[in-house]
Amino acid sequence: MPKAPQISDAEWEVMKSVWDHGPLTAGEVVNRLEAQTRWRPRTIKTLLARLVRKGAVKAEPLEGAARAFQYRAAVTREACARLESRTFLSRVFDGDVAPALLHLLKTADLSPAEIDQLKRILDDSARHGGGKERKP
Amino acid sequence: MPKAPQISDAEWEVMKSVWDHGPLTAGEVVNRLEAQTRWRPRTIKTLLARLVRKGAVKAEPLEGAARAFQYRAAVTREACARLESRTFLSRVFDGDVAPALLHLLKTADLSPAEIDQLKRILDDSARHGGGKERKP
DNA sequence: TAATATAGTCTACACTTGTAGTCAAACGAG
DNA sequence: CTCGTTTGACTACAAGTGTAGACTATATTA
Repeated sequence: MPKAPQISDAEWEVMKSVWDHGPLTAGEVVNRLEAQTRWRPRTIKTLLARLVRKGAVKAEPLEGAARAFQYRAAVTREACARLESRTFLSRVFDGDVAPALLHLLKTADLSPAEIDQLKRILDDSARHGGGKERKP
Repeated sequence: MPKAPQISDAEWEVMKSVWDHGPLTAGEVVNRLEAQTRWRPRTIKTLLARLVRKGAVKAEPLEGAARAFQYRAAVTREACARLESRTFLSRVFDGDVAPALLHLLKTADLSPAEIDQLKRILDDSARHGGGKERKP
């Protein structure tokens, strides 16, 4: 998978459809998004086209039909999330994860189950040797 | 303090100067940012002016000088961080904090001290009754 | 006082983003 | 085979951003 490009807010909605529901035709993307947003079909097509231009989704010709394509994610959701996270962190917290986590934790309304889950992850990353002082 | 407006990437840099170093004159803002960025003074003035227009900083006349202002943050860093966090969360994680924290935790390289700190906060929020099931 | 450096206001311009219209080729209905 | 529909391509346009030049009023300095 190539590197994740910058994906805008509206484009993220389109990407979520494509990530969550496999390769889709333009019509299917339109149907899904018309249901959850107020966008006109043209709008959705434009977003799709921009994502293709950016290399975030790939358009592959459908066999049978000559004029129709199928759209498939060309970057993973994880890669995009990482990029967004980095942007967010460096913009707001100068790239320091810890203060960001503190902020999110303080303002988040977590259920006990979620708190437990996070604690397990923390224990885990503590056991695997919290990274900061690994070799440079 | 009024509600935080949308603040762009470049504007955040300006805001950080203003937040961290009290009220500053335009010249002082320019000096600080010229040091850490490659921006020409005009660019910095434009950003400052936009922030004033958005209500993120206030320009108060300096006594003595008639034509000079002092710039002071009109919104707290916390409010802006909250807004950015919400935007980030809803864009990437559909607003769910827990998966976002998981993602950040997994990709973050935390020191044991930071892990400890986070665990204390988790314990704390567990004790205060993790919010999710408080009264509707 | 005249020249200059500064601060603030206006204007500019290309690129992205949100939101869509138009057009032409091709497919499906009748 | 002709007509409407669907798909994709090109075009549009206002708001926001990054980046800055020009002009103006003022303050400072020689």
